[in-house]
Amino acid sequence: MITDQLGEMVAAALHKVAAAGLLPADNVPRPFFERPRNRDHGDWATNVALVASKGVGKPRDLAQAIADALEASDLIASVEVAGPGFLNFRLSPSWLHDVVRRAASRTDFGTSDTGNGVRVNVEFVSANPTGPVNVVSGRHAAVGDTIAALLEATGHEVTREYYFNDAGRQMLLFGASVAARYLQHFGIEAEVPENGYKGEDVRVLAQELAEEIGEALVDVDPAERDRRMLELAWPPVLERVQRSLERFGTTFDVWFRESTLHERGEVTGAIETLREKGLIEERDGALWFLSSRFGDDKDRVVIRSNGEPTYIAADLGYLVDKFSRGFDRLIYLWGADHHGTVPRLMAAVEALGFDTPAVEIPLVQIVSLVRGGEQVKASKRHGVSVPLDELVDDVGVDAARYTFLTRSIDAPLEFDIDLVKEQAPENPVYYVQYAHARICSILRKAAEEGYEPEVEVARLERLEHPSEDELMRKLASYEEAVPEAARLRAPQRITRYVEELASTFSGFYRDCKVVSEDRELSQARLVLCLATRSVLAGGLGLLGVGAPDRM
RNA sequence: GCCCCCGUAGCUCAGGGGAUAGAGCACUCGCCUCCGGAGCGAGGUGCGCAGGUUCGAAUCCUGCCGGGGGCACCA
Repeated sequence: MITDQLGEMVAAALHKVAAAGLLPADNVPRPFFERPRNRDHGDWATNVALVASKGVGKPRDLAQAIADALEASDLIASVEVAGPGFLNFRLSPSWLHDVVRRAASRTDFGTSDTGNGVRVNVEFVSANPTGPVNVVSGRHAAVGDTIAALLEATGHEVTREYYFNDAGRQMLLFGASVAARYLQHFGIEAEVPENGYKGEDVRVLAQELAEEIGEALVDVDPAERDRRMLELAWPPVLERVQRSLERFGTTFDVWFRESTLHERGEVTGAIETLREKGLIEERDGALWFLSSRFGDDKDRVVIRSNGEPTYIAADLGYLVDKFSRGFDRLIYLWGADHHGTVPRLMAAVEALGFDTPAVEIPLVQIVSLVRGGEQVKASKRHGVSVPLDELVDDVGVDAARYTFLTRSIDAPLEFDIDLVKEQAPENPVYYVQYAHARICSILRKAAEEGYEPEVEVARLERLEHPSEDELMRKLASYEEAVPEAARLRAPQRITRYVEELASTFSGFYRDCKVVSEDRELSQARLVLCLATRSVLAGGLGLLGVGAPDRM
């Protein structure tokens, strides 16, 4: 990448300056480059002189010394000291031509190997199979999937994982709810438990199961019936979850059942490990994990007095399991409503002897749906919840995914269904897709007129119009946008980027006729189109949004 | 009470130490003999408040105000 080259050159100059005694040798910062907002400030700028001169001398003088110490290069057209002490670099056009050729000819433009093959487990959605996937899970699916894609694009080896409970107390409650509806189906009096699942989908499910197994479970002992009902009930629900997510364009490498942790003894093993470290205590008949020693506000029960493990117990086993599978880094994408449990998981990481920075828990804020100007709050656990399938029926997969990815995960997302659907032509997702389709159309037309873009031989120096220059620069910035988005786990940066690129392309399209009598110029512009199409498709690909050839 | 997130344009939100703070929507006014008008151009008000750190703060720190969420032997 260009910033690496510039960085090396400036670093060399810095060391020369330090050797000359103008800068303490033990205080040579690493140069960092950014693209100035204002084009008068060159192509790239660094504040390294401002940083290095802290308490040492005048920044502008140091900047000038660095500029003087720079080795001559074909890459750099000019360097100037500006403002309080910035170094502004103007590059020769060839770097942009190189960018365009690479973007036009390679599908991996924008990707890098900075991840060094680090193995990352990204766990997201992870909703229990008690009902249809809702829109909140939809946001998680889109975000988690894109974070995973960004990590892959930056050279990480990624596993997408979905964790769910298939036993345990909460699920038993689900089994009991289905069982109650099942009995009701046969006209037997029964009531769904107080905190149970009272939704219509549970009734339908119970009915389906009743038709399948008949009255086989009617005369069974109630506790046994609930248990066996659960075993029958969750697999079809999970299948529906899988279908919904697949339709939404999100696939997982691993579907992890909590019960496997108990079967393999990983839960008891983890508790044993903690006990050996003196971090487990028995109180009131329950086993407590002394998590408060690791920053949690209080200790946590891992085994209840009735012998049942708590959720955190499973978390302990799951941590051990994930690390034993060889992951270097674990990302848990959780809903913001789980933030209270973050300290206890991090306590577990530390207590079990794992590397704390290797575990990361980004929190995704809530989704509120607006329909007909009315706000419907969708919470994973309480209140109304709109099925993801319904939303997708309404607005389509591309618009739904794209909209989920326009916001920072820290911001609550207001999803206005009417806006995303009814104003489709003005929706940014279509704007971006339209730009892609339009390029395809131009390339088709060019082919009809006998033009075949030749990336290697095209005379890109013919691209002199300001709009062409803008477009090339925007393409170049994709190489920073992807690593930044990956580093910050910030999908919305890619959404923003593709919108800006589409808009910049529109400017080029307006000002520059691509297919003209001037064959040489046409060739160059076609290569620019190819490059733009490739980057648009690549960016949309990271988002899991389609890049259609026609609309 | 304690913890987390947020407060930027009329609305929904980007930007999260750098030079003149942006986008979409909404509103107004212009543009279609021209490769796709699902488009393009023009028009404008804004970083909640008060301190602090810094050469430089929308950005970092502290306090306050406002909004949302969380504080179980639930998940």
